[in-house]
Amino acid sequence: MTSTLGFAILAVLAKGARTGYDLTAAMSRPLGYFWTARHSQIHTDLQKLLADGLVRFEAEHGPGPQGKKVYHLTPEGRVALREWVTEPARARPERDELVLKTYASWLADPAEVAELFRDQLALHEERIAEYERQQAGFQTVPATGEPAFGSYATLWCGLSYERHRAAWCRWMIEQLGAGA
Amino acid sequence: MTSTLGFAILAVLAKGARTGYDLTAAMSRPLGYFWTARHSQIHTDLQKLLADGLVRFEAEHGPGPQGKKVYHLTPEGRVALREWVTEPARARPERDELVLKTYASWLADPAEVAELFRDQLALHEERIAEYERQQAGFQTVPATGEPAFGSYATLWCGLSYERHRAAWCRWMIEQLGAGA
DNA sequence: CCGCTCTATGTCAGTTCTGACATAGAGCGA
DNA sequence: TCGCTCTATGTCAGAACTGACATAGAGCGG
Repeated sequence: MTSTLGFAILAVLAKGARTGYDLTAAMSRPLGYFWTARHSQIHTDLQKLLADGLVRFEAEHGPGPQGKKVYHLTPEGRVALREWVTEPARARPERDELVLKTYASWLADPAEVAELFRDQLALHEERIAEYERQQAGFQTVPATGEPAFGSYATLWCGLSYERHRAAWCRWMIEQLGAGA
Repeated sequence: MTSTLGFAILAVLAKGARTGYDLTAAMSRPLGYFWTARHSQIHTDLQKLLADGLVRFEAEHGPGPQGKKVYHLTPEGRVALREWVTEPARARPERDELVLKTYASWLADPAEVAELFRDQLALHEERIAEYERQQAGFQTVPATGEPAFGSYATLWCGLSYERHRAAWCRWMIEQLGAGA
């Protein structure tokens, strides 16, 4: 009964032991172009994974009232994760606020909507530059069995997504300008 | 304090009066490549919108124990929707199960992962064909002030998204085949 | 040594959403 | 007329998630 966030946590831990804090950082971006979560949710789910025996932790001395807990996968956790990977996934994200706004954009002033899309375009262009820098950091495409393959493949997807999105923003700005 | 789903409902109602059932159909796909919801959630939110005076309904005779309720926007609802449209949106969907699976795919058998992506690719190709048919139904690009502009613009985005996604699937299949 | 930021843990109320359950008329075909 | 599907409404328990609150050591600069 592990939630999807639970598997996200397992997926990050599969690359190495981490604290809840590290997991939060990994999943709030910049590396997390796939799933995000706040630390409150991560802590909740870590407790569940712990109860299910999919992760364990070593207590270390550290800051805060409770010290530091370095979590790692158990063999059971690794098996559960591997089995989940090849189960069919929900095809596409079901919620996209900008697309929803676009759907209702005929109601608003085109100039204001264009402004919204110019802001979005700038964000996408920033991300494209950042992802291209990250991609350049890989000398070659990692082999499919290496942990780096997962990072490279999601980066490829993220970059492709940002380019598609940027192209859409440009098209929208053009349409909104032409109609004015 | 209207939720995003509330605005999704307003956006659909802005094109014409509908029952909760119709709204559910519109938002479960095929037209809803932007936001989805189950009818239970839609009914909950309709009650909220009603309490806030953003929608009203006319009771009609119809099936079921409560008859039929045809909802329509109030002027206040229209204003609320128009104001919301140009407020900045969350840039990108934060959750994508397939990308998460990809991130962990180095753990699994490449042949099985390739299978997963072949299934996904088939879905995307189906949708591309469907969206292209829908796009062909528009003789010209609607003007920005017409309700159809919203539909056309989201369709453009959906089509572009499906193409990006299909390209990614093909790249993944190629990688997974080469590594075997 | 004071204050700041970063690391690090955790709780909790309230919101959003899902999946299952429940009810029942309308229209159609066998 | 029986049963099926479609239309149409609603409730509710529980899962998932957010945002705010709470605590406190570690390391740094002034």
